[in-house]
Amino acid sequence: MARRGDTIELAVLGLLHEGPMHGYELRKRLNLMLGWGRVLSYGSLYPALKKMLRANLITEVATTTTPTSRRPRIVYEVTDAGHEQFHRLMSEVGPTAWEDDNFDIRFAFFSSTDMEIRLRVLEGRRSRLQERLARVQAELERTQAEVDRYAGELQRHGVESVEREVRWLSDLIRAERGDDPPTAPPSAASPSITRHEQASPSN
Amino acid sequence: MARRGDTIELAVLGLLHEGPMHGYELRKRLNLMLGWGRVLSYGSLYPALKKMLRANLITEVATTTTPTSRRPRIVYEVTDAGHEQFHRLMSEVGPTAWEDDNFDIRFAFFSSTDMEIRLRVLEGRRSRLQERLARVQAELERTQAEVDRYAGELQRHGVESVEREVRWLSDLIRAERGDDPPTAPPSAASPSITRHEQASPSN
DNA sequence: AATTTCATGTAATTCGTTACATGATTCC
DNA sequence: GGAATCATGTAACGAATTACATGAAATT
Repeated sequence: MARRGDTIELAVLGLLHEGPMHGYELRKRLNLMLGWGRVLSYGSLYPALKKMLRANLITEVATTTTPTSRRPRIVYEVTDAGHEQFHRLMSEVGPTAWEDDNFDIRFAFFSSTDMEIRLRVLEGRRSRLQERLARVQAELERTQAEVDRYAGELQRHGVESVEREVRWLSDLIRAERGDDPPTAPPSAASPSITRHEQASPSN
Repeated sequence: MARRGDTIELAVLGLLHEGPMHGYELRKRLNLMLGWGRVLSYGSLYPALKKMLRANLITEVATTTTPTSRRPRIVYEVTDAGHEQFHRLMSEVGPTAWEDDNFDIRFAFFSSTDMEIRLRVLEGRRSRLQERLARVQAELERTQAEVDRYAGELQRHGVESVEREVRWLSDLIRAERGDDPPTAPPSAASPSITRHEQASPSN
């Protein structure tokens, strides 16, 4: 089962899925990709790579060759076992916390999976968000007038944000079920997958 | 300076600001308050309380008596030094990461501070979000057409969410400077009443 | 000439969780 | 009588950060 810390592993496997890469570049790509969260440090990345080597998920690709005798970079490649592990981590339904924490990473690598998995991940997240929403709203109702002004405003904003994300997910799910060819329409940049104007409740 | 782990400390001090409380209740309140993130475990809370006791930020309030000789609960109260520390943590401008991680907690305790601090915290967060926004958008422009379909959609949604939060913060800042209630647009629950006096034991 | 970026790594530390241990009390 | 909740704690472990250490190549 996926442990809390398989996050880096998933990210590395996902990136190497695109092609061989060395540590430094992996870090750069990762920090751009997850521009929002924290940056990944070398102290996390390199040990993780070593661990993955030992676990035979990745292999070193000989990289002596450099134009002007540059410092030898260690280029990694994903193994068959690594591919397997990648797909396992992408599709696994395990402890909620892990799936929530890694939703963004999974989403970012959606192109490397098939629709079945994508739908499962999207729907899984949506239902967890809805569940949380229900809990919080029940709580809000219970403690109605008693809440502090600012705490209440925070709660309100949180609910709204989650509701927005639920709508976003619903749009994505609809798009995924509708037209979906993996060979996407060539315009990848500006046009978003869908637009949402008003709340279509839940489903 | 505030360290990463002063999060629990801030939360505990903030709650005890409302009145004395024991560990179990602190945990419950905290888990409701931060309904979104992870739940706080006893393994974090109790050691933290001990540490704060040693640091003289809180004191035990004798709690011998209970109706039917219940297990003695250890009720804590914030000291003068604790009050000081609370205000320091609420207003501190330090490493960005800490302030971002603890924005919600700070916000939730806004009623216990004054407007000057509130404005500083709100504006600080807004400017950090705007900075991040600028960086990401510059990055989006640089790698224009090259992005993956899903990675791009994720980026887009992220940008939109942050823009929404910036607007939210701007509304709050305006309300704070003017004198309107933070809930300017008629959207959610009833006008909240700012009352938090009673230290109701959950017994 | 100096600084930034490239490139890889290790050691110490911090923060927090899970699992374990214990026992009283209230609700059904 | 049994389950859930109240109530406090400890030990082992996990994941990731910071700081340290090193050095070459490219840029200004």
